Amino acid sequence: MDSRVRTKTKTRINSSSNLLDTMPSAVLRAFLSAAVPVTLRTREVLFHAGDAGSSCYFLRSGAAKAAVIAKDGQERLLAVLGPGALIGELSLFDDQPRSATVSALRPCRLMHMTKPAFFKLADENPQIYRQALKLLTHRLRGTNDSVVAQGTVTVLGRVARAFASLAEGIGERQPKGRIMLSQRITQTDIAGMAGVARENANRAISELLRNGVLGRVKGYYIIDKPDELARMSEI
Amino acid sequence: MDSRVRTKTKTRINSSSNLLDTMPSAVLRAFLSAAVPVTLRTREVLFHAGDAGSSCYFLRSGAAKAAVIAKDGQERLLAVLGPGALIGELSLFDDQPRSATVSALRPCRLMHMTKPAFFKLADENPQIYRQALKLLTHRLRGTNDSVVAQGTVTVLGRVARAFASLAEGIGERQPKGRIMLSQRITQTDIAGMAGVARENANRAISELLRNGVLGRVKGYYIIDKPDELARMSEI
DNA sequence: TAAAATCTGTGATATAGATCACAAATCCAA
DNA sequence: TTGGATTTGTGATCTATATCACAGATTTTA
Repeated sequence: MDSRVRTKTKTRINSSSNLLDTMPSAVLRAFLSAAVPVTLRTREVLFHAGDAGSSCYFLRSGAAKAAVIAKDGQERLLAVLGPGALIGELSLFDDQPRSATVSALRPCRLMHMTKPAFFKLADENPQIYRQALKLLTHRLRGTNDSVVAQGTVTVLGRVARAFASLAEGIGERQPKGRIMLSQRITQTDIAGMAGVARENANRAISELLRNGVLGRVKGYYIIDKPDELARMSEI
Repeated sequence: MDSRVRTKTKTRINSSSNLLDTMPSAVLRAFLSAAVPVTLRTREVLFHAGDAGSSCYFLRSGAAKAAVIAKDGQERLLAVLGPGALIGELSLFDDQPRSATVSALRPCRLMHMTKPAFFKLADENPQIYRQALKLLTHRLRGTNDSVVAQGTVTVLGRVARAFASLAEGIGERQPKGRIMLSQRITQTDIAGMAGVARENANRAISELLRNGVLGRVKGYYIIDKPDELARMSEI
């Protein structure tokens, strides 16, 4: 395997939410050679909700967040994205404006790909279409669940869901089945993912720490009981 | 044009949420000849959430709803589907169990297509892949909006959103820009779409009727001021 | 067409979670 | 390393919406 196009899979959690992991390496190579590198500094914005634009990005390293600001000024986080994430693909497929603002939580390295390049490649490798459909399907199941959870699940459950989602985006497997979140995340961001007030996110996190589902070392959260977290996240 | 494969577009609202409307008629014909007809009686269930199954359906006539039952017994409606809707496609793309229960609101005629048939056709007509991506993208934008709305928009706004969504699924254009919902919908269903208590959905609907955004003739709702409804639905 | 079932409408009350108001702890930049 | 900025933690309200409890209207069915 060519190490220049190899993506780390050792610690990755988010297999089915990833476009490239399952690609044959020839396709992968073609893919990356049709894209150009981009970097972002911490807090730098890749694009804003409402921007025109029909290209997409792959996150190769770092971490980013996708958020929308509601009319009342509240920031709602749709996802925290880690290495391997496909970003901005919605506008690629329907030519509508960006639906969310994407910005870097850490310095990021991305690959930028234009719409024509993407579709040329996909027409040559229908595998890419199938994998893209799978990826959107995975997202759609997730957002469908979120919609239901938002109306039926309590604050504690929604905060648990936020951690489960963070594990998918930036989780790294640790010994004994534990999952470490590889980026520092503020409780304000967690509140933004769970759709709850920051103060109440704090109280829920305290409870998760108290009953050992969650741990924290030096500002990094660790999911100590992923199964218990999943159980709490059920809708 | 062959009338057997023509789909009505005169009154249709949901153009971009439709897989077949933009297809060349040859593709359309191939599509329908690879599928077999199915019918449903009112209240009959097409499949339940959790069922295995990797085929999909097209709704040719009638109306259906996609819903999930939360742990607390609440029914949350994800969509009300009208003619032209693609149903069950998520399991087609990722082989996971059905994520929602789909049942008929009215007698329905559907076309059933197996997974191999779909992918054979799509490999021969990449156009199908692109349209499917567009359709999932459209859904994803919608559910993303719902997630944000659920946390930031008031009951009145969410009920307005429910009507906007109904207009997409089963709306028919009327003279003077009005949109009629072509099926009888109970307030319990609207509450299920908006994620609010039925009693509060009732109060919100009363207000929409009072200020003329909505009208009702013989149990059928009519959106008299679609622009005003859209404005109220903003997030 | 009468009875049963299902919907609609509306007040009164309860409550989960938002908002407010801080203090303490951490982080980070000069 | 120190001082400002940010983040965390926690009580005390406040409020939007759920829940409860019905009565009347409408629709379905027998």
